[in-house]
Amino acid sequence: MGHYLEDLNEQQRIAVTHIDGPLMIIAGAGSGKTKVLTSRIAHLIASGIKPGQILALTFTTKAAKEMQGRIFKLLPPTVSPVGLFVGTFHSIFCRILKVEGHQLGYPQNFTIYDTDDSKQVIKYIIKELSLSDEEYNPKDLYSRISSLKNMFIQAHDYVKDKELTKIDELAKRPLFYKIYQYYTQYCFRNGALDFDDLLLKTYELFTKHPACRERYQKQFQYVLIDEYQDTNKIQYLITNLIASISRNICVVGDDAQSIYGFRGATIENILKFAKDYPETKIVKLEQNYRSTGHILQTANAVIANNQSKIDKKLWSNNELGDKIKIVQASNEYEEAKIIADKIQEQALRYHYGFNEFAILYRNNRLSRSLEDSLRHKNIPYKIYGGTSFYQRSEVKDFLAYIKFITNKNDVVSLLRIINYPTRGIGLTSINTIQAFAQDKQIPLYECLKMVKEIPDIKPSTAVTITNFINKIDELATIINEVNAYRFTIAVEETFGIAKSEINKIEKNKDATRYENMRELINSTQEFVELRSADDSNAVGITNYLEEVSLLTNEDNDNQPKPTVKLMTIHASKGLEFPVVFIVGVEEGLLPSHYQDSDLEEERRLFYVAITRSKQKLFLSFATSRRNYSGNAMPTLVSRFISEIPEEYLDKSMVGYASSGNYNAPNRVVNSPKFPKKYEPYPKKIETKHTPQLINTIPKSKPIADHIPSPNFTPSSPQLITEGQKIEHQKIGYGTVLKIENPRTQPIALINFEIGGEKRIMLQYAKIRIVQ
DNA sequence: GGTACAGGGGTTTTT
DNA sequence: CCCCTGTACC
Repeated sequence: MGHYLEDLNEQQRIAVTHIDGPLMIIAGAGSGKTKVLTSRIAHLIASGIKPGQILALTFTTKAAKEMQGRIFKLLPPTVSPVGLFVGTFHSIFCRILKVEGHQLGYPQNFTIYDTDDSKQVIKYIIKELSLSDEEYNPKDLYSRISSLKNMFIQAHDYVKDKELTKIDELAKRPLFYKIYQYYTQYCFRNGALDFDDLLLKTYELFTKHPACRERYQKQFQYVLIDEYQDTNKIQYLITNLIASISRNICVVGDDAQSIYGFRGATIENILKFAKDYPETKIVKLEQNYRSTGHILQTANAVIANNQSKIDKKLWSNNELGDKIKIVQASNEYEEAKIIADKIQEQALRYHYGFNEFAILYRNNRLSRSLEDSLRHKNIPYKIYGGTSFYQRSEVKDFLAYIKFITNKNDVVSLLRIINYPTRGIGLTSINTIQAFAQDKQIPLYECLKMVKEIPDIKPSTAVTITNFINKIDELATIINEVNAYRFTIAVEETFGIAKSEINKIEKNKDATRYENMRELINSTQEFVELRSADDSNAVGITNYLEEVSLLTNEDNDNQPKPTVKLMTIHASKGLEFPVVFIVGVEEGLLPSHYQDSDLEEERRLFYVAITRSKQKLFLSFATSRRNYSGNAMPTLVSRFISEIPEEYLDKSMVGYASSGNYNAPNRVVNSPKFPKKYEPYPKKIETKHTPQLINTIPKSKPIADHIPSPNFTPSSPQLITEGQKIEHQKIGYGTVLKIENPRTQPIALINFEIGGEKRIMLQYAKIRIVQ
């Protein structure tokens, strides 16, 4: 025991060994924050505190998992961390509400609505109130409701507050109060909680039921909160409530890295912590172990321009290292090309692996040109972000079945599946039944059960609906009898959801919907296997749902291939890379000119981006960039660059472009007279046949009259990899561009010489590897 | 009920 | 420019 104290610096050791009383750790970028947090938990346990008395809260599942893993490693094998509460705010409070929610009138099997579901609810309400969705825009309404909830202003409080209602009157939505009320009722009646409710209702539970609150106050003697600068008001309220008796609350954060103000995080929480707890011990972790001197000094110089901050200065024993390279390009394609060239050069000259590079941008749109240039140079890359697996519509379609069977009050899921796959229950019938339900004040599901008694419903439709409901009810009886995988299989066998997608593949040549559904089924199997390995009995579909509803990230990060990583600056927080490129460092982009974005937050964003880098940092900008309408517009270099002292900068690549080394692929593009867009880089064409020949053949027409070569013997699907030349028995020659879903049901994206790109399911196709 | 095309709108993102 | 939504039509 105690080995975890050995490689800590003085400040880190103070933080780790502090046991009782409030503690605030101001942890600069790269100062060993997670190490301190996990070591402190290990230390608490080693000091005799029971794991079950410790509550550690994070924002992301990723952070929670990492913490769990690291704590486990720190503990001696004789000590078990079982019972330790490490998780996201949402998952921990979800668990509490599963047990205690009945006191607020929620069923034990409540459904969790994600952002899409919530917006759907709002859409229904707008329709019901016959409002126009121009003035009452669902997206805006959702974010308004969400931010109110995050400030702990519920519908009944909102109505009473003149200042708040005035805001919405001025925003030309005087009926907002009604929407908020209806929304609250709708969710409640559906037995559903949205993401914000998981926090809000936990707080309400604790304020309304003192006995319940006291139990948790007693249980959680030690509360730890990661990324405290990102907490919003409701999170602040709950954690303070839980810790108000023990006063053993430890928060870790860095005000300089607060970049989520736009979604309700308030930097105030960290700034006023010491006022809330006058006896707070404050520890500042200022030694940076990550970056070289120039990078660190640059970061310090930039952040010094912010007014509101906690005083601290990062320092390091690391060498000064390279200066920060400023790259100027004339447009985004040139910028992308320079970066791709630099990556290649750095990789060759300094033996960096491709996984040691990251390209960061403010805005997802900027990834496009980078993607093109990397592909052009055959540099492997992966773009992080975008819609995650569980948000895909087909996955949600499938999950809606499971959600509805679990909770039959969930109208959102019901309406999603009632005619999917199409079974002849059209909009007219649905509207009639809904009107009936509304009129008679009977839950929609009950109406479906008595559909025969509803006037204006055709007998044949009634039969279809009854069949549907019977199948649902039948499945509901086995929910707790079988594991998640068996249950999912049963749902698929009953309704043929994924199966219904197979027919569409032929038509659309797009198997992704089917694929993702298969993947979902596989994931339930994985879930069961994983949990069984942990000796857990929680392998049912409700357990699976709970996990999946709160897990929106695809953390399939175990990439076999080293890749350059492309992501937004927001997504890069908490990560580090040897070589970092920050692109689009221009006015309007970084800092963003969007509406009322906060300049100091933009600067913190730039600060976060800089401090991701360990050894080399490139800041690039283009003097002209295309806007949404495709027109090249002149740009200005970001003011943030001028905040960096000249002596840290290497400007040898400024004006580099105009020296003629980097010609844009097409210079005519600036002219608006050429509406037809150029291809950034010509697509590679395999030249076995002459291009002319290809051009004479209509592209869309499927070519099935290829005569296989005399030595045609199909290769095993496992042997087919990216980049190979292959011969398809029916389609002909082509190059494998990509293998999708290599683990489950591999599909190859093949660029055929005749017929172009096609997706081929390898397990069925007869394909011979040519080379 | 599914497709095809017009029109609109378009930061950052976790749960 | 690109993607998503809604509507008109088959």
